Amino acid sequence: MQDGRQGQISGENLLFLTDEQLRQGIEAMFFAYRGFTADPDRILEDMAYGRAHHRAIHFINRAPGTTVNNLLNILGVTKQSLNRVLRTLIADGLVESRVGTADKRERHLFLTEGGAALEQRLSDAQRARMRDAYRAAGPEAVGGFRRVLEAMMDSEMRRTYTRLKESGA
Amino acid sequence: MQDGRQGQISGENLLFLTDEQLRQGIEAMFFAYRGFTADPDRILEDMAYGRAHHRAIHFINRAPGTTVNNLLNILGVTKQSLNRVLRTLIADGLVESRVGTADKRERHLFLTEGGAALEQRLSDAQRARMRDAYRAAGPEAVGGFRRVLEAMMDSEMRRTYTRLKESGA
DNA sequence: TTGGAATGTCAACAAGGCTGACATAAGCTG
DNA sequence: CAGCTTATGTCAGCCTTGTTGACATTCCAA
Repeated sequence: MQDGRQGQISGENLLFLTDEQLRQGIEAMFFAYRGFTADPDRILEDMAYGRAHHRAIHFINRAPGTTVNNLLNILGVTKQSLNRVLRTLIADGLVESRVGTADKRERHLFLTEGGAALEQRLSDAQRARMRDAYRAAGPEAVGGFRRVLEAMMDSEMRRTYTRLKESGA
Repeated sequence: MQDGRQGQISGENLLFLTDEQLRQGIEAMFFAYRGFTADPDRILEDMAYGRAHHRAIHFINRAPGTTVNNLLNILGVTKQSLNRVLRTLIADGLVESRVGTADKRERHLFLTEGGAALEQRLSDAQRARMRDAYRAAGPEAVGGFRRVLEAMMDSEMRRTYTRLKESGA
């Protein structure tokens, strides 16, 4: 079926591409993503917020003044879905929505002081997890980690990711 | 991992641990996980199934004859949540539930021929994505990728992951 | 024999996706 | 200016998938 049928494909060393290796990578992604989200989830469950709020807060912090439409593209959800989240964040005073100056149809999103404080708590926890993982795996591993993840993205997402990366560096 | 850079916290040896680096790693995980699940999601949306069904099918294939309780621990959901998924899979003839012989309270889960066929479709798609990513990133990157992911897991999940890995290798 | 473990099921609920429909304001174009 | 398009918001309803709590059944083990 799927086990141990790799063989030597035209003499190359493709041992890392066996089905078993790939399956282990798949399961590693599954279990690691659980760890990746665990700490922010724990912080948020006390409040009336969830992972969707975290994502919105993260990217508003990352790209202050972003428009709703831009955030929509980054998050890959519908405007109705995002709007439900934004409405509560604005009502709770964590996010501010300012009418655009050049184009008054647009709303530009910013974190308030309270929003920035929550962002800090959440990202501190997530960065601590990432830092420990990086430290345990070593600097050589980090490059490989990032390269595989980037190659795994859909090309459109990779463009979004790269744009964000370069704006922050 | 290989050099003695853990004594000197002050220099530029720890460039890979800057907040900006960590944040890029966080965003890479976010965008990559979207790609990771995209192909199976597309296959499943035509049927009445979702990601939860995929996960159940994956791990039943991986550990045939697993008990419900064992699967519960792997997936990290409640029995009610899993049961809803299993019920539909059994009703649709993709999964078979056999009463245990040693302990008749236990149910052992197996994929039927139809279940194995769907599993194959789903994992082919997901492995293809993983294979392309591995190929693009290169064999050295794969080791780093796996090491960081393993270090990112909660320790209990890491034990589960390792047990599965060793049973399949 | 009795307690507890493993399982299944029902009901109710919440988060967070989705679609469709519609409203409003504002920019753009002929 | 008129009319189309764009950006946003909102209402209503649906789906999947997670949660609790309660309760029944089966059956191993002390």
